[in-house]
Amino acid sequence: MKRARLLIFNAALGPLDYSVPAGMEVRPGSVVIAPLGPRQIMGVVWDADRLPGTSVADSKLRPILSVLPIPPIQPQLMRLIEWTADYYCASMASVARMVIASGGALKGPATMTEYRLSGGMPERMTPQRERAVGALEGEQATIRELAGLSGVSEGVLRGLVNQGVLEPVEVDCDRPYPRARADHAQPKLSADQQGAATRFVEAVQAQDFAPFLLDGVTGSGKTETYFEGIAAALESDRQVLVLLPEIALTEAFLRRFEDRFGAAPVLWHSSLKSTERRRAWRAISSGEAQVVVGARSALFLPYARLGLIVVDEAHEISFKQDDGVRYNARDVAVMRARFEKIPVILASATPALESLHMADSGIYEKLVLPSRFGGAQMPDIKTVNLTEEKPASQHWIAPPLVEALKLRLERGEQSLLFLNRRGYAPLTLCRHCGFRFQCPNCSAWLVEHRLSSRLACHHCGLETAPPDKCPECGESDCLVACGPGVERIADEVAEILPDARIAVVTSDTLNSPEKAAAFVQHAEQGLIDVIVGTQLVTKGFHFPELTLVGVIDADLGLEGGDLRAAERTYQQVAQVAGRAGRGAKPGEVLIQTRHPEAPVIAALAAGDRDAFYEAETEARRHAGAPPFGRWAAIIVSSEDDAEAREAANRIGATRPMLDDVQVLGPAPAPMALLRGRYRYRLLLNARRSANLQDVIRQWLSALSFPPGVRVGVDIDPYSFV
DNA sequence: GGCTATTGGACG
DNA sequence: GTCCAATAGCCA
Repeated sequence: MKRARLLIFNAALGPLDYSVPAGMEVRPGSVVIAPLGPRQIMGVVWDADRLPGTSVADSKLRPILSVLPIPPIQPQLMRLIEWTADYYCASMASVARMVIASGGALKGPATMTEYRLSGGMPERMTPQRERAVGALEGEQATIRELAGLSGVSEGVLRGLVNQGVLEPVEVDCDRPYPRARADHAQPKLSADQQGAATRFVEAVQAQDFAPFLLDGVTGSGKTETYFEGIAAALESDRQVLVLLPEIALTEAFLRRFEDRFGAAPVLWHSSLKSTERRRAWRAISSGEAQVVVGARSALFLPYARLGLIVVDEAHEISFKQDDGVRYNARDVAVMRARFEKIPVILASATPALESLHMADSGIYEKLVLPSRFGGAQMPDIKTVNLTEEKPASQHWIAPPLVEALKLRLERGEQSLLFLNRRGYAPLTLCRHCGFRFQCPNCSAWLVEHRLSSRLACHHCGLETAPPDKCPECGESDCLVACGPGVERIADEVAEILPDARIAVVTSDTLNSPEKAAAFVQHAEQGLIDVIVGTQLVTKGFHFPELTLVGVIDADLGLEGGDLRAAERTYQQVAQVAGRAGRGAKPGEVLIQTRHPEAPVIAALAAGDRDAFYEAETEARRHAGAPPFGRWAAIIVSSEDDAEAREAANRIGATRPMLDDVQVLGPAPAPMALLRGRYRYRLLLNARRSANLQDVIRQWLSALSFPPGVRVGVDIDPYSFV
């Protein structure tokens, strides 16, 4: 009898053995359906020696029911699943799920029915129908998706279908994507760019593992450079994956890509509709999708012939996934390239210290673009000392920045103000009794959003209408906004420059590709004078008329004791500064700070990147932080505070006594309450000699916890929330 | 004794 | 994860 060991897509179920019915073709990587008790489950056939499980007698085996009609998972991807689960102390099941997360790509018909407005009106209009018709202008999707988009029930929409208001459209689920062509447009590259591009082309043609760090200042044209690597992959019919940190701002990228290759790439991100997801997944797994641009989840997809991975803005912390499997897409990308035996390019103007260290150790090949493309100069950077140049009371823009803004408006140039705080004010309190609006589910204040007139929690998504009376003392007209958010800065700009056209750019205002595109277009056409934005504006944008960047509060990121606070501040400010003076006109950057002498700020003002990296390297070496040592966190959470604390204490009490692993805590996590769960945290600091993952696995496997208590492991944590 | 809530093992 | 049977807890 033929046996097959299955990895079940469910962490609670260990590997299970099945028999393979006569005539059924399976091999490692085949995705199959198998019976489990009265149910059916999905699993992947795995090499039994790589997936230890208890063997049972032949007589107990039940037969596999069917093999799904998709290509088997390739061995190199199976190795990546094993490595990721092992490295991040996660279950192989949860990693494997990311490979197959496909929105019904695995089965089902080749065509489906979508609906769109026909232009007609129903005989009888109801409020629900009116709402649906209003919301679905220009949309085409399945009934279920339209119901989600419009906020009415599927029943209402079916009624509209019967009335002919919505008309059916038969769609081929797997219709092919337009083809990108390597020779669509000829690139114009500088000598530096050409040198790096040649290395990428050679590496792609060599079809072997080759990690690159593309280290180029903002505006140096990194994208055009790695496009030549993409072109080489297209010519040899190999697929390319481009990982971007923020899928909300792919607009500019897509346009540049289309200009160079004559067709849009395939997009992959979490908010794809299920039909788009299915189409993309099938194209990726069949090899038809040539270039995939995606957020970190695109990394685990089953590419048929991957030939190159690019991680753009590789320093971005959003590559670190912080729920589910806590992996860093930048690091997993390098491992995937290794298993696939292909090149990987990490591109950044402000590389993570870890990446620079790998390059300096000779493990990554470093390619440097030292100057801006087309002769543009790096901007002139100055600090504004807020302890001397004080803004007016309840204002946050200091006089020098006010003057600079006025000058830009007079000249018809654009300005950008950066503050990494969404909303109007981060805290609202009652002047009468001191009451502060706090989220009931999280250890966080509710942030006032005036544009949407809401009080919102940025951690759990709770939103309430702002009351006019204090909920504590009942006094009216006593609620005051404390501190600035971007909306408040925008109000202040409107006060200073009444005629300026101002755009607030945050994830709240740019929450769809259409809005992102509209913003880019308006900015490029000169319809915006001042952009006020969060970290969303620090990357990717290229506005030639933008000559002034103001950083409202450079000290913000340095508070809170985060291990990477200095590096993150450096990166954010350097990136946003890089938006200035990208065209013919020189740029100016004003950094508002109360600590102009702080090493990070001083290095930024002096434009001395090396000084910052050297100081930070020494600090890390001293602290045993990456890349010289390693960190990990164990996070215990429960809806019941006492239960979570008890579990954390039990973990703490059984801590291993080792020379090369130091355990700190347990202590309440910085966000002690998050989405209704109480959280405690232990921090581990290990020397490189320690096998940190093995230590953690052995430690935790000896303990058991009550249901409702979750114990998560975060290897190489970024967010110390 | 009979009912419900909780726990633990099987599921291949 | 989900089901089911054994067990514990509770009342009459």
